[in-house]
Amino acid sequence: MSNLTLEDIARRVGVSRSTVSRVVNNHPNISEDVRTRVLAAIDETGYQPNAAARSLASQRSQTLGLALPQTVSSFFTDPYFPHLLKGISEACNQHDYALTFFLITCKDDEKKIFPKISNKSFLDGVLVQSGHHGDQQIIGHLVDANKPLVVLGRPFRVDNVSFVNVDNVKGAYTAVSHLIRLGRRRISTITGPLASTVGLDRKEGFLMALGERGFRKNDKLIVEGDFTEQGGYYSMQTLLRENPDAVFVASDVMAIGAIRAIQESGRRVPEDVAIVGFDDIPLSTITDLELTTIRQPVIETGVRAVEVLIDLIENGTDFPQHIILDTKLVVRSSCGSKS
Amino acid sequence: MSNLTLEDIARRVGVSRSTVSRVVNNHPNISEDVRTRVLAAIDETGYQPNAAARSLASQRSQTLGLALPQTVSSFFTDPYFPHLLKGISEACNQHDYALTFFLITCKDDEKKIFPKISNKSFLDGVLVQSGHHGDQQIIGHLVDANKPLVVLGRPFRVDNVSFVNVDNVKGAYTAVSHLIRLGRRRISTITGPLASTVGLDRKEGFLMALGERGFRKNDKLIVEGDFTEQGGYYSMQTLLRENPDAVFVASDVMAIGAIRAIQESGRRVPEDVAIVGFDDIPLSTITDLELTTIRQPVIETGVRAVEVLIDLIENGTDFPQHIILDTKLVVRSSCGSKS
DNA sequence: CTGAAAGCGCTTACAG
DNA sequence: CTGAAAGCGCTTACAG
Repeated sequence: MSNLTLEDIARRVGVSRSTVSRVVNNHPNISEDVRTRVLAAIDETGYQPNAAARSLASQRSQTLGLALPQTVSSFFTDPYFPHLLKGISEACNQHDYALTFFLITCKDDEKKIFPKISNKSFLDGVLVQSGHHGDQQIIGHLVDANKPLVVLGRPFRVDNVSFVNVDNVKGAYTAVSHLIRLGRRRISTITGPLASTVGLDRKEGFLMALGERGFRKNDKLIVEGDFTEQGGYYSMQTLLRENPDAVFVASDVMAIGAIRAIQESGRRVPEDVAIVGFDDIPLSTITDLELTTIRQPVIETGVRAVEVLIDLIENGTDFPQHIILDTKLVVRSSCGSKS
Repeated sequence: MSNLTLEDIARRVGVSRSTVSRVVNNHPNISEDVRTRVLAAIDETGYQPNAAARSLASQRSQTLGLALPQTVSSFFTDPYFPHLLKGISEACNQHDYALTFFLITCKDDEKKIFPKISNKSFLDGVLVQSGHHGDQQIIGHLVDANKPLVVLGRPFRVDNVSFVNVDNVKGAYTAVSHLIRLGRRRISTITGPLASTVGLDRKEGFLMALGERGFRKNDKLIVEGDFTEQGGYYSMQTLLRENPDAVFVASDVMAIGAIRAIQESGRRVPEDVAIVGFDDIPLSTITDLELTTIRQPVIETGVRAVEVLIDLIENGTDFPQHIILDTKLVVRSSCGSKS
């Protein structure tokens, strides 16, 4: 079906190819009569414009790239990614762009993917999930290629790059302030990977909240995690040696592991150890405990990133846009208070 | 960078456009001398072929589509999907195809996506994750459009459609046989969604193993799950009223929930209730319990699907190929025996 | 082994 | 509001 061309439709309706093209592309200034007849012919025949011809003539591919440098194992276990993908995919669909997906696993992948991704005619713009040092290369590459680009997350180097991020510092700050307000005094944290900006930013918020309230910094109450449940479990075991009365865990998935470690050690949540997570992604309820957490708008992050990117493409906005989305404290039972 | 055309390279080297094209496309019968000089020029200039022009002339887009009808909430919580995506993405990269991603969330999406997906010039072929009744429509659509198609999973109607699937019946059969061999007598199951072929097939394997050993079918020992941890938890609570001494859970994620329910009820795994899962995807270890499970080759499923699809596209193999991958019983501690 | 030329199916000034 | 025509940048028989 549909080896039809514009020409075929034109002949059928008795107008020129140009006119059919204008109808297809919703140009103004077409007589109602002609428009109707062309549309009818398209409908009857099932005509579909040839995408390649269109791109070639218009110099637009109407497709966006998404590059996921798979620097992290949490890609397979954290619901963050599917949610992000959903937001991106929906927004693309909404705006009539297609989405081309690149999972960058190894150096070999890069060699094949880099040229594709920066190819002028192939993608109108690209989204890069980032926040690791290792990702700087691909970002640099794209910037050099002068390709419209929006980073998901905060890149290490921010100059000249647009990004959409969540306010991680403030989110963590809010979480820890909540614990302080509830009277906790030995507040610990399981961070994200400290090679990533997410990890660093949430740690910074943690330190900021404590510092402001005159807590002395205690490195033994800070353990680096990796955004996996296992990681949360082991990190918590380490922390428990220091007898914390609270823990801010930089992701809900890790919080599940942390809770397991706490309970196995014979301590109770929240009585002995209060816990706040980060994400608020639908998770298993652990026993009858519900997790207090920082909600971040993951789907919206994806949607906004697509919108910014399309704006860059279509309106040529050339100064970098930095969008920081807000988070929200969601109080449940894992801190022992509903206030 | 790279608004260069073939013509530019040709002029630079002093050959014709055709010759440069042949070098770029690795055609045989090019003198070594010319090839070297052309390659050098390409290297120096950073020339990249225009993808749209290429597609238009060759009638090939070198891109595959992946459609995920998101009929299931498990998309967000089951590591199955990221693994599948990884396999697909790697294979595409390997074979120099790009991958375009479609998440079909609602009817509205379909209206926009269907035409794109069947557009002759846009995708050379498409992969559809399937197994739900609801997916028949998109498959039918693609078959009508005569588009090279490979289904991931077993579609409800198999005629004329190629697919790559895992031997779910046999996998489940093996799991349950293992439980029988260990002397369990009240063997229950939490199935997958019974609107899906995965769910149905694994249930069939369960029934087959029991039937063969002369067990009477007991509907109370069969509860439908939904592939989520929560679902596993609640389904198990229902099953526990029947006092099973074993349970075959149709996914590892649900098994986590089931174990939680069992332990909360004061029973022990494996002493009181033995449990076998399905997937063998890296999961949190639950306490010090390790899950006996059926390993299925998820990444390989993705890889094979891509390979079959590319074969359909490039070699025009037109009889449907049905590939069934084998599973493997992985014995750990959740059944109480290492034998 | 190489080149000239037609053709892929659109878009888009330009002219009217 | 509509059409004729140039042009987007490749591939690929065809001829030599």
